[in-house]
Amino acid sequence: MVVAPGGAAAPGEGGDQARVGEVPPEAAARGVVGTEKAVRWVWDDTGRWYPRLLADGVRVERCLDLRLAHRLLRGAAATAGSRLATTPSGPFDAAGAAEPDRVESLFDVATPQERPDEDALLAEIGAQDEAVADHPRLRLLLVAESAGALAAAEMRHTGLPWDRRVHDEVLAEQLGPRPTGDARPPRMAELAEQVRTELGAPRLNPDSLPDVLRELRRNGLPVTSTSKWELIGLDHPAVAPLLAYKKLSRLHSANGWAWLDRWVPDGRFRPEYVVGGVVTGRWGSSGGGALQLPKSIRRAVRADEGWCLVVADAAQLEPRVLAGLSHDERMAEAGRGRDLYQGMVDAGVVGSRDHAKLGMLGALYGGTTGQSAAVLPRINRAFPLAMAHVETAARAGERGEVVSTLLGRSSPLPGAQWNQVQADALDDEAGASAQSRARAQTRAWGRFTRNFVVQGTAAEWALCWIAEVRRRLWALGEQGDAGRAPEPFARRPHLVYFLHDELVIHAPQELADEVSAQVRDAAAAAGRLLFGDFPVDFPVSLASARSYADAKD
DNA sequence: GCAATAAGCGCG
DNA sequence: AAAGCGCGCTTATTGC
Repeated sequence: MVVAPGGAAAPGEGGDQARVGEVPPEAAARGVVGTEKAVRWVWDDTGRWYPRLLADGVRVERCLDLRLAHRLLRGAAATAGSRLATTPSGPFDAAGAAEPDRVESLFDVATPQERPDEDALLAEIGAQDEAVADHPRLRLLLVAESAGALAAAEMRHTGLPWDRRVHDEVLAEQLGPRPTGDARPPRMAELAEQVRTELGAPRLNPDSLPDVLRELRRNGLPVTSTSKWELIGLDHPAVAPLLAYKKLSRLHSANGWAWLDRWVPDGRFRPEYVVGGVVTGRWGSSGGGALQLPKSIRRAVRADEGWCLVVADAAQLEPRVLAGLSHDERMAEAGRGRDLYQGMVDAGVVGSRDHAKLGMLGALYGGTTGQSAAVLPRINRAFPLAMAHVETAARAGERGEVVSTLLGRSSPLPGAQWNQVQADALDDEAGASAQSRARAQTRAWGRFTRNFVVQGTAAEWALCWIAEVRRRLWALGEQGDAGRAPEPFARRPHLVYFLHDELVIHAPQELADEVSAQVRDAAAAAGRLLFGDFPVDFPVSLASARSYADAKD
């Protein structure tokens, strides 16, 4: 029995009684944690406790995050009738600790987060246990999500190794030298001037969308917005510099010098991952745009001296997940031991890899137009089970019903406004516009639920993958005393980045091959965990290099 | 003068 | 050529 500081004791695998108590971090650091394999720490919020433990050099092997679990179970169709889901909202419905160490200011309007006391913790454990008693897959989801929370905290703790000098080089190459103050970087200033000249608008601010649109139209260009796709292909000398300006402007504002100073002060980028932050169960992020790092600056992600980055990408994850979900053996076969899209070409489903990809995305997203829709009938014929699966989800959504992922995360119900629009369309007085609005909205929700089951189950696969990788990496480093406080990861390979279907591991150079093998095996293990004996492959593309960009391409 | 919103674009 | 899903972030503009 081990207790979390201010949290609850773990109900051991053997079903011991849970107990609550306090363990000062120093005691934990002396070896309470991580040495007893069977221990699962149970606490209200990983983001609240784990950063402090990590700071004290303590690595936690397993946990149950009651807040994450609570939210999942409250929303899951399978546990809708449980005591947990039907009682009024309590402390576990509060938002997580966004900034665990933040000092609450006197002027905070929001009420301070309500902390569950010991009785509440025990009651919550009991209620959750009761809710999932007959739902082993939900139980798996809870521990997978909790493992994800541990990984997220650890990645923030160690940070993504970032070379400020390389980042500055990339910026200087594209934007010119860093300007002083608020001035536009040289290259942007030149392009702005070109745009003004070509449009005959000497005072135009290219950052003002309405002004740019007005000047484009004044020059006879038939555009309705200033978006890239409307501009591409227009025959006018202002278009090229304008597009170039927008590109640089994006880089400068989103990942320029200001970003670098703010988010990478010390050679490590430490984003906050928001586990389960997306409705589908994907992770979100907060601060620094961690999940939108443009490819052009990934050169700056560089391993320490003597270390490398192992970059792993789950190939065609979502189609493979759909094959597993729907038990579509022909689809699984197309992806066995090869690129799934190429497999579709080989099987004669489509004529080219591009068509395969386009059509598959249309199937997953509910595309109804263009080339994507044109390919759909062929996919429908080749993989009827897969298509039926997403179609069923879409129809359920159109009826306003809930759909669920493989492990049991459920989609939200459409909001009050959705119902209102539907009701309005049924009114005797309803006009054609009200009806078409309702129809469009119906289809939109169907596209959402269609994608939900696939994206959500893919997120579950990824959680299992990351949990398994995390476990194996730790085991890899077990020789010697490398894992002792004060810095558990200083001499071990460790996760540093996660992007939906992609992992980056910072590893000692000599372990690169071993790490790669473990990551690959972990993907296979995740597949078995979700889909059992159903023969669907989850191949991983792997590369190691000093820089993220080099490993990717 | 400040907060909310929209447009646009980066990622999967 | 984007479209069809899910996000976060910045800037300018709109609304109060």
